[in-house]
Order: sequence, then C-alpha cells, then structure tokens
Amino acid sequence: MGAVIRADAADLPDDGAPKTPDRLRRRASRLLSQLTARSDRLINEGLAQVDARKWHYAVLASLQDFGPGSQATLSTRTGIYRSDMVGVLNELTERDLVERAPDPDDRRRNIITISARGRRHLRRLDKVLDDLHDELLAPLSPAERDQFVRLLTRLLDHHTRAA
Amino acid sequence: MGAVIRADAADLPDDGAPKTPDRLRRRASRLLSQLTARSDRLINEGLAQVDARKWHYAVLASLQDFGPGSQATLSTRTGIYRSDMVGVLNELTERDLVERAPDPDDRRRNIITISARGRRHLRRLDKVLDDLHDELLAPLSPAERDQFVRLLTRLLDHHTRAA
DNA sequence: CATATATCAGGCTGACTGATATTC
DNA sequence: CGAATATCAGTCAGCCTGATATAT
Repeated sequence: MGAVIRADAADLPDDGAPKTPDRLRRRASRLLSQLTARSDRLINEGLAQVDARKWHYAVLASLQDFGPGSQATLSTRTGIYRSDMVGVLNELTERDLVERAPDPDDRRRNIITISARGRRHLRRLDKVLDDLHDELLAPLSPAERDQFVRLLTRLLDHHTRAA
Repeated sequence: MGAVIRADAADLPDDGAPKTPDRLRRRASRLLSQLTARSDRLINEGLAQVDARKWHYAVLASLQDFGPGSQATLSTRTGIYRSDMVGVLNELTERDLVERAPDPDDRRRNIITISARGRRHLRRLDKVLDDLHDELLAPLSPAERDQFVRLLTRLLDHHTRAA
C-alpha cells in the first residue's frame, strides 16, 4: 500500500475546529448551568419530601442566624427577589414557621420572626440538606469539596461586588 | 466586675445555629444557582450583541465537531431538549447558519448541516465566548480555572451517568 | 417633595411533560 | 404492531422589571 489517502474532515484546513472537539464540554458556563440544573432538581425533590422549598430554608436560616428583619432585609440577605418574597412568606406563615407583624416604628414595614416550629423545621432542613449535598458532591473528597466551595465563593463574590 | 452577664443569642442553648452563621453562603447548591444566574446573564447578554443565543453555539459547535445529524442526535449531543430543538433550528435556518433537509434514507428524520456562513459565525462565537469566559473566571488563575472546570466536569459526569 | 416598603401583574428563559402525525 | 422522529402545546420554577398604594 502506498500513500494513504486522507480525505476526512480532520485533515481539511482547520476551519475553527479545535483538535480535540470538546469545546462544548469544557465551557465553564455550560458546565455550570447543566450541573446547576441537576443540583436544583436534586435539592427540590429532596426538600419536597419534607414539604419545603429551598427558599424556605434560606429565609429560616437567615432569621435564625441574623435575627428578625423586614421583608426588604430578608430579600438582600437571602437573594430572593423582593417581588417573590411575598409568596415565600405566605407559604411560611401558612405553615406557622414564621410570624409576619407590622413594625410599630415604621408602619411601611413588616417584621418577620422565626417561630419555635420554624426553628425545629430548620434543624430538620439542615439535616436533609447535609444529606443532599453529600449526594451532590459525592465524587469529591472532603478537600476537593472545600476547594470547590471556595472557588465558587470567590467567583460569586467577584460578580456580586462588580455588579 | 463579677461574672459577665451574657444574654445575647449567641450564648443561648444552640438551637441549630452553627457558630459561624454562614450556612447560607456555604451551601454548594446555593452557590451554584446564584453563580449560574450571573453566568447565564453574562453569556446571554454577550451573545445577544452578535445576534446569538447559547443554544446556537451548542448546535453549531456540535455540527462542526461531530458532523451533521438528525435533530434527535443533536439533542443528545447538545443537551437541548428535543421539544426545544425545533425552535432553535428555526432560528438557525432563518439566519442561514444551518440547513435542514429530509433524510432520504429515513423520512422521519431531518438531517442538519452547518453552512459556510454557520462556520464563520461559529468562529466569531468562539471568540466572543472566550472573552466572556475570561470575564466569568476573572478572579481565578489559569491553574484554578482548570481545576474548576475539572471539578465541574467530574460532578456533572457523576450525575449524568447515575441518572 | 423624594424615598422606602410591600404587593401585584407580568415577561423571559430554561427545563421538562404529554400528545400527535408520520415513518420505520 | 411497537418504536422512533419531529412538532406542537403547555407547565413550572427562577430571575427580573415595572407599576401601585402606603407610609416616612
């Protein structure tokens, strides 16, 4: 056999294709959104089993760790949009996990307080979330999980401050 | 002064609150979804300036790197849902970036092919995306960016195979 | 007056489900 | 017949904008 005839696309003038065609798999933005989709589904399904949603956790933990606050305060603390906060608090008050009372000093505000039931519920949610995150981060060693969280935090901080 | 009176919440019996109240900031799932929101916005806005969306990139890159394929094939290659693929391909054909032709061998199928214009457009998109990812990953060193991508990939692989 | 707060109505994107007609 | 394909209709959550009424 003489010279091999090479006619496949890989030998045509490079028209922008990388040698290893994994640009689709290596784009951080794509990895992020795909992984987040899985993560969200995992967390949502897990929390649904204890009649909760991730917003519930965010609000309850914020109240427990930083004390009562107005809806606007909670909004910035949790990252939930002010317009979506109403619905979340409706769900939480329905379940008697928080109390929503008008602020006597500033009657524009509501003051949101966590209830005893809310504190109990929060402890439960923290356990559930620990397990779910164990599942989410299963392939990583403890050190790698730390590293991962640190990298995410640095990126997020950069993009929240810069905004 | 005798014994200090400690009455603030930090000294009450621990009711589930960690000593450092950063559970909200440390949950990988929350970091992921918040960072992804920023990332998606960044990418979408950047691509919008060249009349593109991220699905466009996914389809074009998949065609360029793996060759023509049916819509079902593209769907699995890109992660775009079969039901959403129709609309994406409509946008791409409108712009003459791909061609959609019935498969003579199996008339259920359409065969999607990238056009010369599509290849040019893809090169442009790759440059735009390089810049956008530079912005997205700005706070990380090259080694850290690699590490980040590797961690994301391992997690995503784990959760896609397991599914 | 401008500002802040809570609320409501709605848009847009992305992920996903289910049904249907056509073809294999 | 069952299975695959492309298409369409529509749900749902998350993020976000804008308007409004009320109070500061």
